[in-house]
Amino acid sequence: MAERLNISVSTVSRALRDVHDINPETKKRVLELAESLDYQPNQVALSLVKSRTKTLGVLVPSIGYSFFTSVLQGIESEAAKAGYSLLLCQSNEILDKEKANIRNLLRSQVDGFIISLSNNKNDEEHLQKLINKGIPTVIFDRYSEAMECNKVIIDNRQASKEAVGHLIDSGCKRIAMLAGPSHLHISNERIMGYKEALKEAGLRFSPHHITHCDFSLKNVPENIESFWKKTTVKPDGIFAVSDRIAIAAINTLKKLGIRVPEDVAIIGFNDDPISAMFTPSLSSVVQPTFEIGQEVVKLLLEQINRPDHLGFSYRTTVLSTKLAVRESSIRKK
Amino acid sequence: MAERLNISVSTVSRALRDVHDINPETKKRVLELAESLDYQPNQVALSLVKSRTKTLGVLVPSIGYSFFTSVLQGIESEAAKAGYSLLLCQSNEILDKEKANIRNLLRSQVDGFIISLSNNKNDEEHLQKLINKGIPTVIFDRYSEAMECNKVIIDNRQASKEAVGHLIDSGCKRIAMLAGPSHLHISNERIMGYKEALKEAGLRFSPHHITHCDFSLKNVPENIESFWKKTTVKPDGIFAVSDRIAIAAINTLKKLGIRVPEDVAIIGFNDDPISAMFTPSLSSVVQPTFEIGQEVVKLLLEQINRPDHLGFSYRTTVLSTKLAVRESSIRKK
DNA sequence: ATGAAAGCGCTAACAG
DNA sequence: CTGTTAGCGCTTTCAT
Repeated sequence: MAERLNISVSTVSRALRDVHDINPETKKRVLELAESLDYQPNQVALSLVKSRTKTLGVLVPSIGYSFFTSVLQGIESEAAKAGYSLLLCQSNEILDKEKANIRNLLRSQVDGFIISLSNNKNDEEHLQKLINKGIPTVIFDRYSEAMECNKVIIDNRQASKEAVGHLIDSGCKRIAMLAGPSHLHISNERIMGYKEALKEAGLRFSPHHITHCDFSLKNVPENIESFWKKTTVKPDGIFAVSDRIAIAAINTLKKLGIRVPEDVAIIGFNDDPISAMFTPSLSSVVQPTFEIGQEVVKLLLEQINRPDHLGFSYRTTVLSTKLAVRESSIRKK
Repeated sequence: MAERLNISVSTVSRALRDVHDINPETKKRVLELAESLDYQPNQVALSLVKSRTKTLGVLVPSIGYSFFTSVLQGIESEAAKAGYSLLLCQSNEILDKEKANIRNLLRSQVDGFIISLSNNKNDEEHLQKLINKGIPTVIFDRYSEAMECNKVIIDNRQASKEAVGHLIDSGCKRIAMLAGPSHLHISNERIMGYKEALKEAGLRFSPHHITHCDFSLKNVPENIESFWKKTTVKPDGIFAVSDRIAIAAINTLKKLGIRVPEDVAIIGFNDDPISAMFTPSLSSVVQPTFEIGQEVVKLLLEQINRPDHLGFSYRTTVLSTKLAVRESSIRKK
């Protein structure tokens, strides 16, 4: 340490932080020495003293999904603004990894958690425990109804309804849905929106027209192919719960000799960067990803900055989506 | 702390870590209490004591580029295996952000740095300073020749040569290059490979056939359009330094009424997920992204684990690339 | 087998 | 304006 200028540590500390009363002369000397030594205060010691690390833990299923990458950019941007660092983890959709990651982040004393659930069975005990500890946490995208905590989400039901409504407007009468994993709440919400849209248009809902797909695309082409072959009443419209799934569907249908959008109109979800460039360009539900990330951090910091995180009532921010209408959903009449 | 079982902290510490001689009886009691309290050791205090944080700092230009996302997955996977956490930063190609991020990571006492350079002017003083401090660092992808440190890279020259060679095999005689920012070393290497390939095939190199593009795609469509219009000898082949640039090129050319690959064959770089799905599907140089990430971490940990990081000689790992030949580069004879 | 004490690098009272 | 002291939560000698 830099008290080779025969002054005490506290004086140095004060000089560095430009606090309290301090002799401009000594301050200058300290600053100069610090400069010449390229001194950087030890954040670890600081964290220990203040018991806050200025670090946020981020846990997502996979940074490989463009949706999460994009949200992550919003998170990064907003966190950096506030001087927070990001400890990043992936669960790879594996529950044990999710738990282990949370444990690690807990040990690292992160000031807050940002989490999107892995698509595993409805095991949220570890999360609820985390929240009950009083540690500021925001869940986004993949959430659970039951969990009492801050959330930043979109109106999945409404978004789906609009997407399906658009297919209906486009002339579709038999709309199938490539839904997400059935134990994920957002999957069910999207299914509800789908059903509502059908109902309002006076179209019949058939359970045979729903099949569940994994976001990771595991077995998805096979699923779609067997789904298509099994269906007696062939759909003329498909609503897919992600663009990646929608594209897998288009490619599979192409193989089967089905044309998009002539035979089947398709709309996806997430507005993946691929979608606008794909042929046919893929219509999609656009989520405000960057903004989601920003909102998540804002909400989290709000809770963190409450003294003792007390008097903070959980909030749910619902952001709005819009439709990107492209070729895949427009049927030539 | 859990010495409400009237034993000393040191005993608890020993029990938790299962070390030294310890009474199995007391150990059991401690472990039970820890369990019931859901106790997690404070990593911050631990870091302070051991002066190592088990954390790696990762600094990339943008997690939005699929290349970096993909490398990041390799990094994450390998780091997690070794029990390391990741502190993630983006420079957004801005030098000041890069410097600020490094300063923050330094303060956070990360055990090692993983860096890919922002595409700014050749200002590497801050990096060299970092390395000279003796802090384990690995640079990947965007590196600089001058810098003495660990590197994980590909043979850009060779990869480009193969890509251009492939265009030549495909019948191209007048090959243009959409190069990267001129102050980036990898850009120049790729240009060298391009020139070599031309030379070996006995084709003339014309400086008018090179134009520099920004990886961020800023102004890229405009650049390409004016480049195309200005060129008197129209190219029949294009080698682009990234797939995103290649796709921007295809779209721009399409607008101008040029067909790919009939009029111009195109090959890109990075094998972006989009490329295989694009129409025409885009040929590309495939980098082993995940493996790059893994190698980076392995190399970094090797240095970290040397006592005092001494006796460690910098190493450069060169990974091999391959060509993904698709529609965009195959000209119907 | 366990306890006591020192110390990691820093800040925050409390004296002077 | 500056120095002294204690303490953040833990590990690590050194005693006992």
